Amino acid sequence: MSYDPHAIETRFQSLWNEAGTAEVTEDPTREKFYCLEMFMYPSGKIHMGHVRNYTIGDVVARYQRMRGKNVLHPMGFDAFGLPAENAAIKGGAHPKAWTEANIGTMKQQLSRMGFLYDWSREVRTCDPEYYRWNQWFFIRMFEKGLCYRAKRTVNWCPDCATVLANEQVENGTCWRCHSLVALKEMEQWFLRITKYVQELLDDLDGLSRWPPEVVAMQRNWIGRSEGAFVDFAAEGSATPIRVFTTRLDTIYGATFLVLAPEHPAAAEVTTPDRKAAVEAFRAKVRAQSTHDRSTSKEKEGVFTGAYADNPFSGERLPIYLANFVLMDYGTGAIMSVPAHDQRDFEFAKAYGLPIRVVVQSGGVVEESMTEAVPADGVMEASGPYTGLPNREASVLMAAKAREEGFGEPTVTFRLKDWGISRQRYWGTPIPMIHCPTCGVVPVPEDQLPVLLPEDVAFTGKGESPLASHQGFLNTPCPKCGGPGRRETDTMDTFVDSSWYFFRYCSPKEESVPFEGSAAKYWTPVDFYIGGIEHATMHLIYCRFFTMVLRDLGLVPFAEPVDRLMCQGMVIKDGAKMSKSLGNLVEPDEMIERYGADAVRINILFLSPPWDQLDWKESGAEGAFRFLNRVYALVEEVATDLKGPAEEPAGDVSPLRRKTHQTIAKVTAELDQRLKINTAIASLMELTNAIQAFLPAYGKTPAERFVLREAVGALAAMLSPFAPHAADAMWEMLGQIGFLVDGPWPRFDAAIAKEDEVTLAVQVNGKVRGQITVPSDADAASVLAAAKDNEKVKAHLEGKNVVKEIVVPGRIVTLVVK
RNA sequence: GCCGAAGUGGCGGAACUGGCAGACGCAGCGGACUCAAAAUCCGCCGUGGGCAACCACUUGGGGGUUCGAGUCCCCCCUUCGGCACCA
Repeated sequence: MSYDPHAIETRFQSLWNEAGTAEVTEDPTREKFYCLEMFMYPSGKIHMGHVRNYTIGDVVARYQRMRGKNVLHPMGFDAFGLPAENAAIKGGAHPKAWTEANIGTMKQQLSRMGFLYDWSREVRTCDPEYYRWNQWFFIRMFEKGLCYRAKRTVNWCPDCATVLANEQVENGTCWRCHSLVALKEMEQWFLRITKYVQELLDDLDGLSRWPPEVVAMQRNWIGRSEGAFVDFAAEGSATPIRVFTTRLDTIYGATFLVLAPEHPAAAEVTTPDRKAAVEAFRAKVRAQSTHDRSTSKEKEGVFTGAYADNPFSGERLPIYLANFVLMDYGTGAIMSVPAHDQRDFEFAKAYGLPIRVVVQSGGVVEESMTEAVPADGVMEASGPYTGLPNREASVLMAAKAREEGFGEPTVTFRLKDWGISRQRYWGTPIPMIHCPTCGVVPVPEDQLPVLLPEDVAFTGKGESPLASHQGFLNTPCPKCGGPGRRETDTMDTFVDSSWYFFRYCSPKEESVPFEGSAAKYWTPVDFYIGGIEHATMHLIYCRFFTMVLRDLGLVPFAEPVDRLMCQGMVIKDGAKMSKSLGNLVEPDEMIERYGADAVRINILFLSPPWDQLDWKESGAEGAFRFLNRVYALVEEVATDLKGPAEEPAGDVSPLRRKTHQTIAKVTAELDQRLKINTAIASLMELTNAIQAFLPAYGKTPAERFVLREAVGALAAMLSPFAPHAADAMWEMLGQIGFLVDGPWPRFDAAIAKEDEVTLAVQVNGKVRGQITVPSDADAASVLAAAKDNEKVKAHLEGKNVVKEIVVPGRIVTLVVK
């Protein structure tokens, strides 16, 4: 019988299923391992990116399990979201039916890959028993002031007809449909992630097992900036105008103030004669899309006619509005120091405003400046601070501002509160009731979940379908009993995914979001794998949520994930796989052609898990050939291996050494680095070594022992990567049970150790000869052997050896003159 | 512009903390088996020179540290990713 992947795979998949192999329960006597992959959006069918992500996870889960750990390896579906609703608008099925059908297809595809998931723990976020806890968290957060309603300028996607979080705007376009995002004033629900911003930042230092680029992206996204607030008394304004600056030292060089066009004080300070011009400018900016505003770097502004006083110098500074000042960063107002800030410089040049150097970094003269000079230097033209190094002056000036009460040192962040209102149907209803007398009132806990009604019409126009559903809309106020109106917005689906990994611990729990002792046993997640595209979205939100859960007393830690890996993208012919490019590779077709095991091996072997992977069909053929070769080999020797065997004494044979070396190598790789491609390469080497051994195999009990050990270890180590083929081989070898139940083969360092090593001998940095010495030879005898080598001798002729270096097991270097 | 990752044969990639660059595979070439093909097996396979043993060169480019650099340091180039008028 030759290797028939389909027969083997379907047979073992059903055997694993029948045996309930994947199902696990808490067992305090065993060490746990929580292996998690980002759950799936049920878009229709799986793609190669999923296959890669989940194959890596499956390798880790199976390996840890073979090592004897109690491994939680669940899968679920991020089942709420826009595509389901868009499908309904296009005249398709109801979002619920569409979603369920897709889940059915995708689950089957996952099973065909041989992924060992505990499906008894499956979580679907569109299930009322799941999203009721979103609502429960929402209310808890509302009670703790972590959730609030505010009118804000928000990002509005006209195509999706909904609001987007800052994180969901890419280059001024919608992250899903890429239409231009507009700004709109709306009442929105916000989660106060900014309350945790410092902790989110500080904890990054402890995430040593996260990819550094993800940590860097989060740090960048959080955008901590130290500086100071300074208040400028302004004509026409009762309250002073507060600016944020990181360069307080340059305040004597401020020659004007600039407010964001939307700044609330703008209208107030504007003098009557400037009103028309100011209004025209504000209208113009308002009409611009976010995209236009952020891409046009042209500095434009308008004078308000008003002036403010520099609290340090007493100087009167004109107040402008300008497009380059953003309302949602700092205070929405700045002091402009054209000599030391490039944007201010450009604006000053365009509007003929003065430029004054106050930090001298060497030869800077106003008249000849072509750009701003942000460098450090010595203070000049800065009153009492003149002559000081600017950094020192900055500290003194901040202290002075605080003393005098017109400012203070401060820290600002780029991260904003998380707007979670979505004007869509297919999501978690926000559990709030608007009452004309009591205001906004949470739905009482015993009335959760607020169910999403199913009988709605999908027009795709204007408001969410919920807004016109009378049965949903009208409800009595829980406080006064009077007529109330339900909130019709639903939650951002990133709320769903912020805590799903806790739910897996006790998915059927009905009284709390997750059961305490189960969560205590399984969490935090030991190993998490997913795409890097979630670096500043999901991976920040889930950290934030975990901090909230901690403060609610639900978990004892703040960081949900110990080790994170982001798998690289799967591309084809150098380009991202996409339908429009016509370079999609369908996992099902590949399984059909080569079997799931070969697909798994190919995707694992082609590059390290975190690198980009260019899908090569020839690679799948190679993987198939490899499995075929191993299978045929096991088949060939299986009967003989049942004969008498006896552990050899004395010298270790090369095959035996190779076997133990390979176990050591693969074990180390799976325990630590996870450079899975090299682990597979060493299994290929072991296969080659076994094949090389066979022609001289004399069938003595000692030789049989060595061969059996080699073949058994090979089958076992193949199991995480190609589980079906490995189990089939295990069976041929007369073994009972599944490899995933372990044990993982053990190695003996003494056997793995080479007793002789070949060293290169360098003379003046060039390899001149090779010597073979016992691996435990001392430096003196190694040197003697090196100098005795004929080829080396020729290069030592008539020269003096001035330096001798022996690197044990590596190299000998002689330096001669 | 700022931050991050990376540049190694025809290709994917390997090389642990500085120690024989190119493991393993793909493609290619030659051979065996076959009437033939596929599959399979064996051999060759960085570049240049030489019949040869061997010699020289080679990890994006240039400098440096070192007995020794793909690996460490400085400068530059290229590609990819993130952020981007962030005050």
